[in-house]
Amino acid sequence: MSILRVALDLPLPRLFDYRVAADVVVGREDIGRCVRVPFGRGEKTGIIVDVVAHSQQPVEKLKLAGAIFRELPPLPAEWLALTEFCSRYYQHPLGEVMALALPPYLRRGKLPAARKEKTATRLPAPSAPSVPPALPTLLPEQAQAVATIAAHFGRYAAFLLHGITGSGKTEVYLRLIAETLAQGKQALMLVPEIALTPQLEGRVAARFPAARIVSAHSGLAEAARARGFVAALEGDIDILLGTRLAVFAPMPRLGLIVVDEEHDASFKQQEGLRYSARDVAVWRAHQRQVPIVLGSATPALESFYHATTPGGRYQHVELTRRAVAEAPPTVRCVDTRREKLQDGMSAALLAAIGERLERQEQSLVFLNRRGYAPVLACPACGWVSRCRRCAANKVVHLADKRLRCHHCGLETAIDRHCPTCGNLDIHAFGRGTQRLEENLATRFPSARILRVDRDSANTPAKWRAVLTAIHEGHADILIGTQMLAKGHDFPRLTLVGAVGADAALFAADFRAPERLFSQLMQVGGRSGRASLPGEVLIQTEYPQHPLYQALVAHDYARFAQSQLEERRQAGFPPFTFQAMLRAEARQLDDALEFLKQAAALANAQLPAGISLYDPVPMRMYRVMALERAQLLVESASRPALQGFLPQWVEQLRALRTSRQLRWHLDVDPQEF
DNA sequence: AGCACGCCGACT
DNA sequence: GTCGGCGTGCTC
Repeated sequence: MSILRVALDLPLPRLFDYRVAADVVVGREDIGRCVRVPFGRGEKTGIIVDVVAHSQQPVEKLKLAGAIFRELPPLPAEWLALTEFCSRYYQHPLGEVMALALPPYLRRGKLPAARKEKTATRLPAPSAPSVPPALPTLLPEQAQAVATIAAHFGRYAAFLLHGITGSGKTEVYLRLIAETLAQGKQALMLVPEIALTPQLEGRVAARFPAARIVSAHSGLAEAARARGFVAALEGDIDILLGTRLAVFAPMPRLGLIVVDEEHDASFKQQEGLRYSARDVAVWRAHQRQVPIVLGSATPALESFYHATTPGGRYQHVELTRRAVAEAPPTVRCVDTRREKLQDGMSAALLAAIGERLERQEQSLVFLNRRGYAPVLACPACGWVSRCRRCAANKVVHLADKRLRCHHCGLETAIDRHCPTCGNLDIHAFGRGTQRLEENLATRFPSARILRVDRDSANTPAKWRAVLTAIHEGHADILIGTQMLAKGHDFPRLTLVGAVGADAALFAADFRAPERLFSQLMQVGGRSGRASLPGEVLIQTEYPQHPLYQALVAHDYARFAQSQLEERRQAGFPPFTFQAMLRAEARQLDDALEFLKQAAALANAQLPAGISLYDPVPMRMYRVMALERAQLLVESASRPALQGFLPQWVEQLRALRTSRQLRWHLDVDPQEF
């Protein structure tokens, strides 16, 4: 008799066994197929992960499985192994991992409509004679990088392609993809979760006109996502280009994985299954014995460490020359210690903007958002516009004259007078993007100012309009945050002024400097052309800080080494491995109490080499009226940590906690 | 997570 | 006298 072991989309860390009707034939070829099963009083769709002769459960307790979906090839064994790895590594129920990895259509056992069309297939462009596009000439370094990586085709090898801005990393990827396709293999390319995907897609499509290219990102309609997945499953695509979720797409002929901008925070999912698509991609490359290329101008410190340590996990491939004509921007610090700032801006920055206006060039004022939101405050009694649901202040939005909490979205009218003391003279403090815009408008009345933030570019259409406006020179001064930092070329932009950067130097999160460096490097890369050299001005009270000194010298390695030394001394990653247990409840004390119990359980039989910190409230200790606390677990040995977590999580699940209390484990947390 | 069962307050 | 609150327990 055959018994199906089925993974179901439930927050339970176990599988469910089902009997098969006597007249139904099932076999191991059904492993990886979806199956309809009765569950509770209803039905669910699950995935068959095994077909066995015996169950732990008494057979009479088993229910009868329903229809097996045989319209599609089963999910391959390596896909099951990949999701099983994620389930194990991130301590997350397998059924939930699989549900996340499948497009919603297939998860519900539905086939996408019109899959015969195969949207993946490009029509052969029949009237136009196929002229192979002229390939750009590779610099010797690029050619060397391609040769080094290509020499490892057909087996596992991990490369950090560390190339300065403009060094032509994408061209290296494209050459490697071309070789992959020439061998009849498939390429998987992961990109950050930003509006850039269409641009890259266009470039890839132009280079490989005959290839079947599918893109996979969250903006895609469900049916399209499902069709892409099905095409991948059937081996019907050559190149898959996608955001972090694409790491789970089945690729039967996988030959190469590329992770572009591998340092980007969006590769780590911050809810549910808290996986790092970059790390999962490395595991997958090893599983499939294919090379993986992690590319960045400012690698994650972990990656840099693995690539520069003798005998490390990655090979370091460097591109130190610019493939493009323009020179890198000049970076200077503006020392603001002795200066009285004018609306948060130094005389030097204002003068530099004035010069650009005269020359009809563009300037960008880059704000490090943290600490720069305009908060409504009363100077008489010290009242501020706090959110009643979150540990945050509501922010003044002048556009619609509202106060808004950026964490929970709570909105109120702008108070006319102080609710505490009645003072009428209350106003916005803090130089938010909107305040800055007003101030610049007063100072430069003829300048066309364009503010780019979540409000002004919150839809793809708005975002496109913003980019077009910048490109066509309809703006003289841009004000924006990281949104503007990534990958867009603005031909008339010659000045970037960074305001408020210092906040990151002393942030509670030890990764804040790393992110600041990468952001400033990226935003600086937006400025300058061959004929119009770019300039970056950083306003700071710490001009001698190693981070800024390294930026001035365009020296990532120097910055990385100094940061790594700090982390070595502090015992932070990559020298240790971490897992964060977080809890949330209506009362902070309940969350802390749970974490104390968790710590006690761990301490009762703590394996050697594992250490626990004290439970503490999170920095944002209240969000949406829920109070949150966290407990950090650390070890110098990843296997030791991985060995400890399963039994601990099992004990935690067994704790009879109130339903009001929610908790999760975040393995390799990125934010503190 | 759903969805049951199960024991205490204001209403047709 | 019932309808219904959400606290605990189970799901092959």
